[in-house]
Amino acid sequence: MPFGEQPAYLRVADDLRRKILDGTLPPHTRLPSQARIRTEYGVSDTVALEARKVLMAEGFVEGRSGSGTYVRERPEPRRIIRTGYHPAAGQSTPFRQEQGDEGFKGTWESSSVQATATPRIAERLRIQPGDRVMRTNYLFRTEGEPMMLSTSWEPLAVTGRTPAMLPEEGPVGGQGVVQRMAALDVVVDHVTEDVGARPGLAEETSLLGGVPGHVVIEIQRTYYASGLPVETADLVVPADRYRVAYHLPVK
Amino acid sequence: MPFGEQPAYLRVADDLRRKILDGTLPPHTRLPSQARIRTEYGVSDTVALEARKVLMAEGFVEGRSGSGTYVRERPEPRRIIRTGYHPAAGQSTPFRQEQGDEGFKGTWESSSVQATATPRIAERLRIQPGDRVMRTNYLFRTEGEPMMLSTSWEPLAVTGRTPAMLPEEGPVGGQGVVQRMAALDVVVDHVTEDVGARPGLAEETSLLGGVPGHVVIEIQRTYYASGLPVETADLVVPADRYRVAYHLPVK
DNA sequence: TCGAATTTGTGCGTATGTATC
DNA sequence: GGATACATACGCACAAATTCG
Repeated sequence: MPFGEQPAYLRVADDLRRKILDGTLPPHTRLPSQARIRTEYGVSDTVALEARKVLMAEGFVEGRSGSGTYVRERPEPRRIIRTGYHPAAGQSTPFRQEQGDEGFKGTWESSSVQATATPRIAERLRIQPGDRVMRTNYLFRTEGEPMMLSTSWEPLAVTGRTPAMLPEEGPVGGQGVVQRMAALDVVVDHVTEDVGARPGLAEETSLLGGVPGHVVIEIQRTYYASGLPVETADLVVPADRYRVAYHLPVK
Repeated sequence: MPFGEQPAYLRVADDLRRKILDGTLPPHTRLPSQARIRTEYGVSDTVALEARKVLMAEGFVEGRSGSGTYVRERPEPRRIIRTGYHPAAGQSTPFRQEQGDEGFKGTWESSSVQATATPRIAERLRIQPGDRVMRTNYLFRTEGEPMMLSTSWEPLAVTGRTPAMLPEEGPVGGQGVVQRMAALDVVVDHVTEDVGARPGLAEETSLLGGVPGHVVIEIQRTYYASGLPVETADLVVPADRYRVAYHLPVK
């Protein structure tokens, strides 16, 4: 490779990526086969293979052994609005409110069990490892489609022996926590959301309708009342279908 | 490859991965060279190469040309705090403020060019496609390590023919959007951050010290003044090393 | 049902360029 | 400069899966 040029396999990958992005190669169409890439671009078999591997790693295409390499569908991600800040009603704002709190419409399934806090959960809830907690698993759907997995933990020291002990009673997902806590005279006043991303585990992607390795967004959310954690949760959403929107005041 | 066996390169990768995970090969140590792998495992050069590539794609090791392949440190992901909400000083809070706005310490490189707004950027800035904008590319580093890529767009209608036209030059260079706009009597009052995740492109991951396919977090950030966008940016951070923390008031 | 052609995925041997020590 | 190591590149072979006549 002469100085200053990029490797041949990246040059080929760039050209194929461009054709995918500009619509020359729309979703579900077949990429040129490795043999055709070799002749069309005048490169070796190895270069054609490496170029396909780059596009596969980037998620643009998937290979089907014996059949071909196909352009993957890339749906426009929907927004999940995760913010406590709302401008006053009636005020003109640039934010499309019609999308609403999509995360909290639709249906869900849940199941709760009592458990003891793991060290990680204990740290997030500022309790001792081994303390009793209520653990609840959720699967949220919008329009029937799986959208978000959630596991939440609440210290039984807060909700135990109260009508709010079981989270699935009443509305769910953030507002649910706030309102259930309010019924206990616990005023939830702020929340932290810690956003990360990683390849999805097989269990997660199968529940969310994907394949292992698809990227997921993971949010560690903790609600606080007067500086004390009252609930923490791990939210997992498929990154190819959703984005997470925050709307914040400055200063 | 006989039935029921896995490919040779995966067998080699599994063994090396095990040695990394059980501490036989601690961080910063060098993997056996490709030539040594070939002889130690009795495989071909290609198999040794593919095995190294698997571990690189998984983020366990990184290759340094001419030197060796080294076990990467896999630290707990650091937090990038992305919030305008700060509790009053002196008040007891559960948030570790010592981590500060890590994203904006360290060093960076940038380059600005004038360009015309693409339809997507025009929509984000609420201007017309083709309108003039100032586009600036950044590469942020912390402690010398690449940490975040950023591309920002500002309408020239806002900053044109003012000392703040070039984000990194003039009396307010490098001080951030809010301060630079304040110098123009433009009061930035809120911001939206739209968080997504996807496999990184080859270009991005090479700049960030990874390989194509490594998961990146992408934040589309837009600053508003009186309801009008004054700057929008795409931030790209490697998801295996960073998380993004939001701290929000409830209600 | 069979078989031929195509395609991906895996594997091998070799060569060359370039970075590092 | 020399030795070592990674990165790229070429050409080939074969197995498994798929497609299609």
